[in-house]
Amino acid sequence: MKILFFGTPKFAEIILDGLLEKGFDVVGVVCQNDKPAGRGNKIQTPHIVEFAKERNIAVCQFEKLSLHIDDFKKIDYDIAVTASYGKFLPKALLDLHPCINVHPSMLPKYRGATPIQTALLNGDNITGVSIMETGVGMDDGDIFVQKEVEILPEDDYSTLIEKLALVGLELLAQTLEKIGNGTAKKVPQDEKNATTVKLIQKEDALLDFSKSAESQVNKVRAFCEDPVAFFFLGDDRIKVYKARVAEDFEGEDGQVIPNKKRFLIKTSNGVFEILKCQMQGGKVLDAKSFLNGYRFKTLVVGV
RNA sequence: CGCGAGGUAGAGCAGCUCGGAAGCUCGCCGGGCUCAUAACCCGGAGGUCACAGGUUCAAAUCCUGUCCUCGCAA
Repeated sequence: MKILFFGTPKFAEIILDGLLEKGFDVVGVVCQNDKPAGRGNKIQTPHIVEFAKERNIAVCQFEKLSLHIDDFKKIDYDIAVTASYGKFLPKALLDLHPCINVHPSMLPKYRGATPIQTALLNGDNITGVSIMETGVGMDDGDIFVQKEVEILPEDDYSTLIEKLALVGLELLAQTLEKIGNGTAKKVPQDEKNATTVKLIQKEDALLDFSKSAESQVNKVRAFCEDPVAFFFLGDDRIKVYKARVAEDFEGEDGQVIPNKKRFLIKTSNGVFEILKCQMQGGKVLDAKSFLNGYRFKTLVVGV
């Protein structure tokens, strides 16, 4: 069975890697265009392009898929697999061959682009992965199979995406085999219980210590790769990569609790402890190193 | 040429404006105190001040170029 793979970011790459590992015949990878990004606005190529080329897999990058239906007609494939491709697939393309999607949530819960972050933000203990038909709507296709995955307190976006991708890979492999031998079954989603996640804005990552410590730790966990939770201390913008809820300390809400060894901030409910953070222009540091060199000009957290 | 910050002991920083013997907080090694400690006290090792030129009697500090790291914006 010849597979055409659609996907761009890390989640997609892990799945692609696994498919190849399992010996599936991936005839090509379709991903988003190169874009100017980062310092100096240099053109950035998606990492998966490099990955695919190293393995001699053809790569297509199209700005608008709907303009390239004829190109897809020329590609010899039996089924398309999508994983975090990032854009809707036009009906004309879906009509060419069957298409299935890997989605990191227990659909119909958390349809949309940010299911993993949303689960972490909400402090969920359970999430999951679903394999379903790719439709023209947003993550609303019939489901072949899904499986729950536990979210541990120490999980963050980095660890969870890895877990979900690996589980997704297994489910995907099973589903592809069933489709291959004609035993695949699918059931429609329960529209009544459908929820949609919202896109992440940069301002969502601003920490708010008038909220509970736990909720802000969840923010750190959800955004640890991007856009990274942050707050202001005077003029300094500090990004927080890792944090936890600490035992209680005396202190004023929204202020840093003076402590030589630990970076603690009192919230309205609980103490927020920073374990890994970064100043503008600086490296990512563990709290101890940060405190060794940082000179506090204020203990009051800005907004 | 999008805007900006920075490269100083193993780590994190100060010193640079106004050139003139390398400092702070940790870590490490040794010793002391303590029932005890992430506590405290004493002592010690460890640095071509990113690299290359230039100015100067003298450069971490001023000038020029190179390399590297990072923040913002998109």
